Amino acid sequence: MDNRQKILECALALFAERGYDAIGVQEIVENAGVTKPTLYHYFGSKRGLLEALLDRYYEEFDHLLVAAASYRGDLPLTLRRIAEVYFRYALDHPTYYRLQLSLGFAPQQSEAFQVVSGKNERQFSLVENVFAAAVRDHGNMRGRQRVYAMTFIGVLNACIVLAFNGYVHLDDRLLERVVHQFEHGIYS
Amino acid sequence: MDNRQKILECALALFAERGYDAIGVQEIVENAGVTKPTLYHYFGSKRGLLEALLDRYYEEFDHLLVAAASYRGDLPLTLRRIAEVYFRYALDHPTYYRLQLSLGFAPQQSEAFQVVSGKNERQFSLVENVFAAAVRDHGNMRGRQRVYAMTFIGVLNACIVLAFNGYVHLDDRLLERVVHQFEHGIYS
DNA sequence: CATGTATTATACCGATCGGTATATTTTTGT
DNA sequence: ACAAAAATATACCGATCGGTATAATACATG
Repeated sequence: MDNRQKILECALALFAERGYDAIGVQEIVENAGVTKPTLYHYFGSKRGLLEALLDRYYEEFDHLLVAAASYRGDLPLTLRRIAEVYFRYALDHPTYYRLQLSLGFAPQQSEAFQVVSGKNERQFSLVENVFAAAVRDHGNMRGRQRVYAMTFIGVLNACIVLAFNGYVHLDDRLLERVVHQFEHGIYS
Repeated sequence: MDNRQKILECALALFAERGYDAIGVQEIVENAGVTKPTLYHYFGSKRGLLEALLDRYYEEFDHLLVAAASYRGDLPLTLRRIAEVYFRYALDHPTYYRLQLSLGFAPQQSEAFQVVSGKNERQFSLVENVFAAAVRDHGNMRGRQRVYAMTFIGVLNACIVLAFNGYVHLDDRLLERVVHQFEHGIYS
């Protein structure tokens, strides 16, 4: 693997484990077995490194989410597909997903949040558009797309956090259960 | 107001705005109009300052949550009361709640997360116990307390984040709607 | 082989990091 | 009033921060 990749991987692991602000550039290059000028040659700055890191992983996630979030009249199916994307990505790239989660809730004026906020907004609007489209077929949902989208993502992330802490498994059973719960509530 | 309080208030504002790791002790004392030895006299360390900060605000939140989370056979009522506590606290202490939110999703090995993790777990178990107790009256909920508790908190925090970004108001209407949604799903 | 470009290392920059030794002021208890 | 204790300031510590000037190396292309 080339040095650029090594730096990205080490930075991902360290940022996800201890946080962007707590990790120094020196520690990244030591772990990657290179020196600082190499890092600055490829990424220009610590912020540029974070941007490259997020771009690389988010692109794939976004593609999957776009494909899953195409509403064609079957909301339960669409929600299941979206949940699949989230669960699958958290399973396949747990370190990255941990980082994305922590950055998504980082303070708004922090450098790390500013780097990730655009991606969060895009993610949110993709899900929101599903509910906005579904309103046409479910009249009594009108005007609630934002809350639906945000709470749906919140429910999925709640499951993912539980899974990261070893309390549940992100399998099909949980997915069906939690999407059903979101659609029909907790009593059935 | 005494210097101890001034330091706590300035630290809260700065930590919530830009993050614990991104704020230096120097910036805190400058904002508070004191010097570093004063801060270290009262709090011993930067970490001690964060602990004192979280203790002070979480204690009140915990009291409210304990009172709200006493399940006595009426789950809809209990959930509404819990949601009221979250919404009220986010409204009354928005800066603190922003900080608590960001720390709750911070990387697990970060200093800030370690300081707050115990409070998060306690918060979670208070809500989990409600669902555990409700299982006796709602047989078909068995074995799902953890997911119910985590997703319920996730839904509430999703609303609070939406409110912080100006998309919704944390009023009684939203509270009723979102608790109803959690209980009965999105179609009714 | 020659030459330009991309890559990497050594050694350093000023600034800031969390924290403190020492001394002085302010407050408190008697 | 006076002594002890609490509170605060000045000035500093070594370490680390993000970043870079310079030079050497590797590499691709003619």
